[in-house]
Amino acid sequence: MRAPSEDFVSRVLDVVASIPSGRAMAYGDVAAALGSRAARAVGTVMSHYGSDVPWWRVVRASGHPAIDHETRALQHFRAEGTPLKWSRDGVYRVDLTAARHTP
DNA sequence: GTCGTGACAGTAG
DNA sequence: ACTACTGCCACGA
Repeated sequence: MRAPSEDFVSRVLDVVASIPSGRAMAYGDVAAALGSRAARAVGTVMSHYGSDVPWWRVVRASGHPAIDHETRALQHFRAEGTPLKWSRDGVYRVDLTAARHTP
């Protein structure tokens, strides 16, 4: 059993780092994996510490990537073969129906 | 100990 | 499809 004394940050990074290539998780799913509903806290932590984890594999419940990082995430999704759903306006979103990773 | 902020989620119009 | 409002939790000042 992992010492529950671990910082919230360490746990978030651990979950994100455990997402396999070609898969994705919603912020709420990551929080749920930690036993919390702090989806917002996960995003806040990611913005400061996510630089060392595959943050692009963490998307919103709607399938949209992290705000202001859509183009950056797209490069990785295309390279990893992550299931994407495209709209007619060139707007894309991750197909969580197929890419959702559950621990 | 209180307030404000945030890479969110869900519901309603 | 969109915006608006509310609810949740963690962190810094």
